[in-house]
Amino acid sequence: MDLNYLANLQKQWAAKVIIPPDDVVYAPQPDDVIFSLDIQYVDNTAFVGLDVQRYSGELMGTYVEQISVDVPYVPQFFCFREGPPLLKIIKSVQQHFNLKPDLLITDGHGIAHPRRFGVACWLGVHTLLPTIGCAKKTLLDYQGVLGKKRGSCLPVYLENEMVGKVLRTQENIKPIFVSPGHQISLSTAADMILNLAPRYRICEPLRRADQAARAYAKGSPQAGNKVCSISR
DNA sequence: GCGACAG
DNA sequence: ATCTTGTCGC
Repeated sequence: MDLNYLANLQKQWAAKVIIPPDDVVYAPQPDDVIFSLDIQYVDNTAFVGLDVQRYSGELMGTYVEQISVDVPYVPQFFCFREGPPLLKIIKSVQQHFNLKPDLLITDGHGIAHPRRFGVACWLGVHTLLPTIGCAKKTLLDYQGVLGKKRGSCLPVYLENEMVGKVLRTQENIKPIFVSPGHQISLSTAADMILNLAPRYRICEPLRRADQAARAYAKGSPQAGNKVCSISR
């Protein structure tokens, strides 16, 4: 892997990313269809899980696809490993179930990245959809002491620009790191993730995507490859 | 040896 | 991410 080349590619693609200051570009609606994604690995095989729900909370199903991955994991270059399989399953579900997502949520970062180009941005520029990145660890330093209550948050800055939020989704539980990937504001992204995480540290749709992929990887193919077809 | 940085 | 036992709490 030519990391210099890939770093330049990230900077080039980061210029295409649009992060609005508020919800004029995208404002969540109850009927919005949300695709949430996570991957489990077994050697070079990715078990990609995709959960479908409306923002209102209506569950629509989960889907799992097995995809071979050859790109290694390198911190800061995560998008090149995980982006392609995620895009592939999104297109599969879109075609097979005639479903159009209004928003994507993925593991990993959006613009809270040294070159403002995490995997959520990669997905955003490839789909042109509003995208949120949700990570369990940060790549960037941040200042301050986070409050203990659910909903407490601190800004994460990169070169004097607010690019992400440290967000406590449950009281006294280790926070997560939310950043927009494309076409959504930081505050809207954080609000949505908090709303989608009423019970656990990780938001419900990402947990279901994780569980579905995990079950499939362990040998329960029937446990996850189903999405209800819907009418809009 | 030290520090460690998405998954 | 994954490798792994017991243990604590709801």
